[in-house]
Amino acid sequence: MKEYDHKKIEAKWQKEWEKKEVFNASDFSKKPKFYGLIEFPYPSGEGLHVGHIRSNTAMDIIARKRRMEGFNVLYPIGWDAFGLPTENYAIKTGISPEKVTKINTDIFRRQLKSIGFSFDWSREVNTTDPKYYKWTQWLFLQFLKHDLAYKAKININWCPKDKIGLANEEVVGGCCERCGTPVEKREKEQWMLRITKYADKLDKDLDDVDFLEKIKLQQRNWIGRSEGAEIGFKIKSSNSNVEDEIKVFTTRPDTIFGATYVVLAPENELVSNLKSKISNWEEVEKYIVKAKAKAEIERSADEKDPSTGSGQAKTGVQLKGLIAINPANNEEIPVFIADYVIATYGTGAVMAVPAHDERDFAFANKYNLPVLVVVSGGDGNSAYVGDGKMINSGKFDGQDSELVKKEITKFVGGKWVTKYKLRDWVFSRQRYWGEPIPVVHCDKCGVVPLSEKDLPLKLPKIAKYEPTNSGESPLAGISKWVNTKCPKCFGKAKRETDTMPNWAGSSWYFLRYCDPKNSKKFADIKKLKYWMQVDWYNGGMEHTTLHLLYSRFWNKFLFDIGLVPFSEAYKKRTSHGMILAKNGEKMSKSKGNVINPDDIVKTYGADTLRMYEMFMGPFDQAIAWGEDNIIGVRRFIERVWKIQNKVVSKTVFDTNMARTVLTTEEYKKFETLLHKTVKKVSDDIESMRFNTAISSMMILVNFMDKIEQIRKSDFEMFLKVLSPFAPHVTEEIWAELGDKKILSTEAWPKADPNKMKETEITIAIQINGKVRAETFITSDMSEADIIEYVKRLEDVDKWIAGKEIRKIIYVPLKLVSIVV
RNA sequence: GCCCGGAUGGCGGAACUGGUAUACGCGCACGACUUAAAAUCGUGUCUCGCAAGGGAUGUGGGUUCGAUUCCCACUCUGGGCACCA
Repeated sequence: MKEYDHKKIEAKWQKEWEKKEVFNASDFSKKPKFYGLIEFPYPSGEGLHVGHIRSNTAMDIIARKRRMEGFNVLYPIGWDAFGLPTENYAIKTGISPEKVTKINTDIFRRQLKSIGFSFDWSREVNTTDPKYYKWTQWLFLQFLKHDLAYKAKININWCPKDKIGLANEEVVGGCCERCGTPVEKREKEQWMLRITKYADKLDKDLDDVDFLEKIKLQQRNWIGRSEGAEIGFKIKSSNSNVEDEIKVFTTRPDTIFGATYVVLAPENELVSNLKSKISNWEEVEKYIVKAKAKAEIERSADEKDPSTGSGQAKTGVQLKGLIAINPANNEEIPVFIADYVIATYGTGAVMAVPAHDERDFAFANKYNLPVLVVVSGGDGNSAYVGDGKMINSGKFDGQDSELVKKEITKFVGGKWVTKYKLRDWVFSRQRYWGEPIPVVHCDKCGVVPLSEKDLPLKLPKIAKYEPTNSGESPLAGISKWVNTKCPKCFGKAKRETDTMPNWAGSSWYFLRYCDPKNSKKFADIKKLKYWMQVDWYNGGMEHTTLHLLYSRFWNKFLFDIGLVPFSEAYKKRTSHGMILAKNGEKMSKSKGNVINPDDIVKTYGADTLRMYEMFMGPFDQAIAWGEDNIIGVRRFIERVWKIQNKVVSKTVFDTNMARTVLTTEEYKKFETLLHKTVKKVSDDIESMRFNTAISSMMILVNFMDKIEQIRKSDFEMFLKVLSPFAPHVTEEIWAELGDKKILSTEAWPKADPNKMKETEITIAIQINGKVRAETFITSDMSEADIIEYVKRLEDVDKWIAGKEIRKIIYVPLKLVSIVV
């Protein structure tokens, strides 16, 4: 018998598939199309991660199944290659990011090919290729044209020692990741994309897509749509009669009679506007400076209150000299600033109702502010946030709190409004390794976009990749590149030196895959019409609120201006669990716990690695890497390899083979199991339960192991369902059995329901909820027959003899439960 | 602090709508083959008990003829976070 030589077999079929272009998608084919997508990898210096293999194999199995089901499948791959690690590596080593990217993508490509993924390599894209980013720049100009891109002053993280802006990721515990210096906030003008304009659509259209519920929930929470009231609180001050007003936003206007103070965010403009009327300005200013210095994450992460050991330690300062008027009851109440109120949400000010809001309650306790209950139902010891009958609320007393919200808003002269948590997207970076933003600044004409014929605006070659001391990108130092002519008036102008974030290229790559080589357009609309939407997109949960939302936003915008055919980019979205290192930590180069898949491919083979990663646990759950179980999958594949020697053609097949008692009846049992397995594998792939699909195939193989002969057609049926998991070895056996055509293009088998029926079924018998016996029944017995039969069984009789039967429950084909 | 998951043998895990808990795999033990070992194959493997039977799905309650599954409270653990008023 031929040895199972995975190295030879895998290399052979990878070459064969490539030569025959088995996996190339064909535009406009008459077959139904299927577009399966995985998040394209960032080609890091660490090489392919075992986590990539897990998620890519999952979609590969689906893509391969769809192909066998007769679909024209697009399963593309590319490189999301702009980004910080490559740039930081360039700063450290002086090697150009371009070169580093080339080296890394070469490694990734080789590794991915060695696993046997059925990617259409002819459509490979790379976000750092000028032919690609020409269109990223062009798309940015469309945003600019439609007033969805604008400049605004934004606080950024600033390292005063390195004199550069830092990404959130580079801030560790409030300090610069590299030098440990405490990070400051600095105002900088940034390009913004107006994603908030799409907040409503991005939220509502989730109703119509097939995303996992937890993904929808997370996006909804992120967008944070909420309806509430905007209400003005008049301000009185001791040294002025001019009327100012604090606008607050609240979802609980029904509690307004219980508002005993008002709180502004420290950054709220009104605070400085009212400076002249605030008697303790020095104290207030100190607090503002302190609050601004705190990282947002620190402001949001609560510390335990040392006095109570629980709850929230809130800080704030009263704005002395100011008095607000509660419009519901005309009570005079104090005004505070506190950093638990944030400037960017709502109106940057809240009315505080300590009796019915936990944060207000904690704050009121700390500063000894009155707590006035206006909705009954609480116990008085904590904030009651539920609904109930209203009290202490004037003419609203006795009404249901949840029903009067709009009416009470009207009563105090407020407006009913919708607010979103979502903020506009900061779209510029002061970095080198990103798409240059294609505009110039002209003294006469202002911001002038480049024209399409000037795209791509290529990154110039430079010697040093560090940002400049002024916080500008290194591009600012290339005067030859910066100084240019205004495309409008041809006068002197300067180029924008900011680049785009790494999210830019990934916001539309799924569109480029439909038409990756087009030099006239970002993608041809006819091809987009054929391939879009993405039928199934699998990715990590960590991309739910940024990449996934951003790309939905881009697609919606492009739909609105008529450039893409669907408003939603993705029909279906699922997510995978992360693979962690043995100890449960994340794998990373710095921890030295990264697993190199090359070694496993060499020792066990790609088929074993693929199957092992699918078998190790539930696909949607995180799992710690361990190699103890790999051997089990390898043994399984070797067993399948050996079984090919028992395969005989139909005419020679003998159901009465002496050694194995494969009588007609026994064969029927096998046939039933085979068809059940085919059904289970088919179903499990659709619900991404790859681990149980594999275990059911193992059960079938264990059965086949014990039989002397296998009918060829039966074995082939099994090979087909195994092939998406272990494509190389199945392809080889398929050829060994004398089949000329490639297995990957064969038709997916259908399980025959008639052959899955079992004639004899084991049922359990419970007495008072405990299993006491089991017995066989045949499928033609009626319920009454079964119950009578069961009652007469010896094992049952000893439990029920002489007792009164109170109840008998029959669960079809499962059990009989007798209560005595 | 908030939100979303998870907790089942020695280990990874299975049990799909409440219906025989521990499938499948690893490991381990014993046996066969072998001069021997590896590989392979076979048998066994939650726990207490001689048995009848009892106890086990993180902990404590509840609903039910019946709960890994549903409800309440809690512990531990993974992930996310923008105190969202």
